[in-house]
Amino acid sequence: MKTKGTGVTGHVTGTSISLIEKAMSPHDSGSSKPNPASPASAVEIGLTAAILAVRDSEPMVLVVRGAAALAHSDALPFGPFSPLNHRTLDIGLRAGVAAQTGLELGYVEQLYTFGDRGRHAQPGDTGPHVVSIGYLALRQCCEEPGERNQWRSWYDYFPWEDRRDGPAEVLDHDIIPRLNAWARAPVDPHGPIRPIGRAERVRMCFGTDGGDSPTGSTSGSTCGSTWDEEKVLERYELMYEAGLAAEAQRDGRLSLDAGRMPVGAAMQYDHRRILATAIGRIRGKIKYRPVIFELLPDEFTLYELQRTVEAILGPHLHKQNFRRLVESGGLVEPTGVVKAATGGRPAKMYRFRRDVLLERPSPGVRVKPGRS
Amino acid sequence: MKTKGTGVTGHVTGTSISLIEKAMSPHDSGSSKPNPASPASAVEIGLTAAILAVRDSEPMVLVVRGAAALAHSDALPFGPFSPLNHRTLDIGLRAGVAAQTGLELGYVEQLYTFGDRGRHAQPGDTGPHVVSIGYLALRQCCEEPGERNQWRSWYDYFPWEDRRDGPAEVLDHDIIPRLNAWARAPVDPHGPIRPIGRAERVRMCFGTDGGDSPTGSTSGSTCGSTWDEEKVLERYELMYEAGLAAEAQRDGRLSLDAGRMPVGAAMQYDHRRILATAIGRIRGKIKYRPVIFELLPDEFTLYELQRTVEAILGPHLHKQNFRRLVESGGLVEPTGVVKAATGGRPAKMYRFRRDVLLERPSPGVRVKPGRS
DNA sequence: GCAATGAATGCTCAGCTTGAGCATAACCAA
DNA sequence: TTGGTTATGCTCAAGCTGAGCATTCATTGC
Repeated sequence: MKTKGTGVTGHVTGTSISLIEKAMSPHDSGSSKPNPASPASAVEIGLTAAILAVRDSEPMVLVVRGAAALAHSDALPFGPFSPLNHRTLDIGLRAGVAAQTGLELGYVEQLYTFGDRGRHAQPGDTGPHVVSIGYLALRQCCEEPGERNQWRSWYDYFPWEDRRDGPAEVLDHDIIPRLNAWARAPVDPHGPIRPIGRAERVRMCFGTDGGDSPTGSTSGSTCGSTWDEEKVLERYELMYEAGLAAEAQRDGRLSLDAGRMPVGAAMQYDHRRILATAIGRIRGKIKYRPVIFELLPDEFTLYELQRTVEAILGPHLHKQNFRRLVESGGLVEPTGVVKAATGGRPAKMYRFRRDVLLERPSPGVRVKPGRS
Repeated sequence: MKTKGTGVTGHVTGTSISLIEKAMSPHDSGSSKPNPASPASAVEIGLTAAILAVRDSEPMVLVVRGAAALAHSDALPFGPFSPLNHRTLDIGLRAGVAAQTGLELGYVEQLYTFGDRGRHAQPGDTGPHVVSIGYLALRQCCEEPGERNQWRSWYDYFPWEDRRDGPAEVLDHDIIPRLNAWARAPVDPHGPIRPIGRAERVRMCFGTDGGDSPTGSTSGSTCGSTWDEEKVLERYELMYEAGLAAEAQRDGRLSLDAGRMPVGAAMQYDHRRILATAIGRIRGKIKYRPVIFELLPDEFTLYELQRTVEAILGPHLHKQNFRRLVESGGLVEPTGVVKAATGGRPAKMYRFRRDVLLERPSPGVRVKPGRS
């Protein structure tokens, strides 16, 4: 009744409150700590960074290639948080990434803290419970990282998110049918309460208008016009639940779809979930904060700016209107230089007006989807 | 150079990378855990809920009144996260709140994870490092909570955020002058690198156009028209740093302003910081998600809806345009009932169309400030 | 009972923004 | 030189927004 369908957290009822109940009252003892004697048990905090960049209009993420015996999939740079060594989470993250990849991060933003039991697992896992804090980091260029690190396209991990040439084929041919089959399957009555039906969730996440469901009225079979490019995490979570993500099988989830091929490259731990969060976040944020310039070189043409935005958001933008918005928005200023060798008329170079960060609202690149 | 002024995390350089460097590489051993033998040391995770409601057009938060000897200030409901008892953070939070207050939460949303050393302190503190995860919860009504729990107005803790009758007096009379004095004071050269000047931060957070600074050109002394109601956390953090928040003195921060009276009621631990995050979040979110209805009774008049929005956002809205937006937005539907005793013509009652949550974009209450 | 009051609600209108298309400019390659 | 390609300028209609005027309808004071 008070449940809300959107958002990451759902509505869960009936949690058993056990012996720790008393310990949870913070004022019981004279101690000023919330719970010195609590059974908080072994908790480890993992800091994980989704480091994003755009190279040649391709959105990239820095990954640590799977090397160990158990690790055939990639990971994001990460490390445990050690409060003895680092005063803040932010500092700990930067130090961990620097140690692991040699990169000094610039723009960093916390994304979300994941603590689900089982989602951080590896096969045969036992050990302390890991709560992982995901971060988004942006870089202007992708210099080659050393050793086991590598830049890979986002869309290797989320092929269904790539809509630069229209909806990805894998969506219609593979994902949507399998999700619809999952939505029609009987729900485990012992599972958590799902206030919103599976079919509804599929429709909301993927913009299908009923799909091949028998109750579908307008028999449009393919993805409609209601794809929300920011719902990256919601879509991934749905695929995880439905067993289309390899991580679901690794985590020991039974799935009706267990025998079929997973979609997209998997990652270790909960890193694909964190990457999905990062992509969703940046897709939303460039619309209202000027973060896109963290991904661009210091000087760029308006079309390069547009291409970068499109690499992140997906659909193509109306060129003339895009430059009108950007220029009138006061985010950029011409440098006076022109860049030849664009294949046509030379383009004026622009730079980001850093001082807009000191202005009040500090807007983003207002973008509206167009056609061309 | 790559620094960004906005956002919570700043740009910190020169962090020393010590002996844990090697341990941070996750693929060293055959173990699948990130770091079984790491010096991750004692970390405890605290779950803290800012439970918000609106009663009689007054925005309220549920607090645990200070009772213990050391605790003269209020706290938010909170408890440690115990992974042995709770499968997810969300479940742990709900259980902790239920144990402490008796409330079953409905809408819950994770806010941010704070891990700064020292910010969670109480006087004479020693103990494990606490990383606290803040949550936002919304409730439709404020039934009286038992015992030590109490609903209090947000603005008891953040009087400067109350702009329902124009900018708060305490801003002009107290806060802005003291912040400007702090901005002019020499900066500790041993402190962290501040890529953006104090005066700029004051101006950006509080919308002053120079204030009483000697470099101010347009000598407008009071808060200008550029108050961003979502920057609640930024403003509080600035006041904390400047020593206007009592917590800063409790945490052992030296401050030029130490002798003066703090502004607003303090809270224990980092709870005022979490509450600031919650207020900023909901102020932003009602604009693009229909969360406002989590705070309203099932049936309401359009003016009650407007009053609730205004209680959260502050400035008054143009009545006619507000109802035009709400009605045309399709978020509500009339129930057919009219409510008399409004002091004038009876008002039609409306209810939230819950099925808009199943529609694609699920918009918020689009609001633009008006005058009346 | 009557009039003033205070809300609720309906309607209009000018100005701005947005979506989209046409037209032109400037360089490259054949 | 002729296309081809990209950059860039300009126009226009439709819709949205901010703001004000006007009307309806209970309550309250006389």
